[in-house]
Amino acid sequence: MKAEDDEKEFLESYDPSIYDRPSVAVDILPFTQETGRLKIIMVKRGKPPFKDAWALPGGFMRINESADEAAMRELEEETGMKASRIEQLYTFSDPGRDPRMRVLSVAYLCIIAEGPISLAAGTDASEAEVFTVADRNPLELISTSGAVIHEDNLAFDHAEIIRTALARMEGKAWYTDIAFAFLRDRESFTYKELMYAFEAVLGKPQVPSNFRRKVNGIWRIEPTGKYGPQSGLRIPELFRFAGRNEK
Amino acid sequence: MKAEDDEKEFLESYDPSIYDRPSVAVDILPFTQETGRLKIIMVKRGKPPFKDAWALPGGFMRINESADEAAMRELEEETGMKASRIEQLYTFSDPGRDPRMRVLSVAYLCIIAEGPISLAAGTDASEAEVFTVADRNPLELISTSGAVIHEDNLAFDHAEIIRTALARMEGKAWYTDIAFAFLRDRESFTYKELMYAFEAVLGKPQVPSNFRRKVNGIWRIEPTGKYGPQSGLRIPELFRFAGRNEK
DNA sequence: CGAATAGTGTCTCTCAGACATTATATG
DNA sequence: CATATAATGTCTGAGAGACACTATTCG
Repeated sequence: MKAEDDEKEFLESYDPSIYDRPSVAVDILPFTQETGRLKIIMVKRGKPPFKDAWALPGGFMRINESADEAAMRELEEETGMKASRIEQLYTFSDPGRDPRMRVLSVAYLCIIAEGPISLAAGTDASEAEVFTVADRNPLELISTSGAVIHEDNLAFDHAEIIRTALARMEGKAWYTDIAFAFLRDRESFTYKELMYAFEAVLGKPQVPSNFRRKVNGIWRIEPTGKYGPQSGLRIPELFRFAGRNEK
Repeated sequence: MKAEDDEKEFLESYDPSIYDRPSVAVDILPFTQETGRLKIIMVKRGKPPFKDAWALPGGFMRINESADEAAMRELEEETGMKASRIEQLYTFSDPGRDPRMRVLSVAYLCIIAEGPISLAAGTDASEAEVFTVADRNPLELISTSGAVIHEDNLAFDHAEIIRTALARMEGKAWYTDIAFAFLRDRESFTYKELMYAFEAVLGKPQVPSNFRRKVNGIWRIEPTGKYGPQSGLRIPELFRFAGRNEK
């Protein structure tokens, strides 16, 4: 990143053995959503350390790809899903966070659009599972079978990473279009579906009228002229995301 | 960070040559402040690429230190200054951002408390200089000698990194105590000095009465009972930072 | 018409921004 | 008492939260 004198310093202070550079990995936080409830996909560890504990998907960065590319690749390799949006979260670099070796890890927040979740078979994904985020502080996850996972039972420092991600998402909910990434289709959605997406991000229920007013104050939500499937009785209007309001 | 299968994958996809792991560096953004004007310390490059251009200080991470520790060490080595606060900003990983080699760089926002700036001699610091942030978009820096540096003339992608840092600082101004890190002394300051710190962070002038009201609504600013040096005629009261208001 | 979901309107309180006023020190 | 800085007070408009009301569809 900088001067040659850094390179000089580098050559002086490093032994040219491979073990003198940290490995670089990416940790993936794959979030999705269903009727306002936030979900996260995790994988079960097959070997020590933390054997049988649930962990974030992830893997090592390759030499010719960026961290963003590594995150997208690992997400698909380990879960079979594609993200509608990824965002770098934080880099964890504490020596000793992995007891086996020196690993520096770049964490990525990934959002998977609502839809059928089919964790690909035949790969590591056979170990993957979707959890509902039931509580945020302390963290509490619930598996599809109903089992409750407390944050103390997650591998490594992954509970802390997840809490960091949740805080970041909440903070960005109204200032970025992050919640829209949870929508099945940005070109066609009802206000109720949009409200579900925001509720998943914010972690608390919204009041429909106030929600509508606030969203309309920030973003352009254009009517498509079409009408959605009646989940109840009155048929809801379908809208399209059209960017931020000019202020 | 994760499963042994990742390690297996690591062993499969990596050639055990040292060049197959990226080097890991830290980039430092050392900010300070004077009468509401934000300043940044940069170093002049002595060799290509970008010879003679101004760049952020930084250097390679050592194998037994965290990125935070590397940031603090490099700041002191290259500028002779100590930060009152550091905060990880973003990790830049694009292959090819450094034309010489594969370098992954973790950028750190560092805040140096207001006070005498003595860039240490005898080290790389002889090349360091303080710039005033005159404009933020596009970025424009002014050296002590009055020379104007446009963002296009900075080395590497450092202009983008600085703009990212400025946006982050502004965003955190009211939600964290980041502005207080610019104070010479958290235990004794006037409201005017505090306002200068916030003006440096926010990049625009504040109205004293409104500023006081807003600050008091968020933080506990306790009177010390002492009175500061009269910069003008009436003698200002001195205050102490006492944390966030319980809400 | 009753019930269930979709969508609109209204009231109040808080707070940011603009600006006016009072207080304290000095020559 | 004129002046310069420090500190407080007042007015207004925008927006968030709570909640009541209207609209559409079905049996």
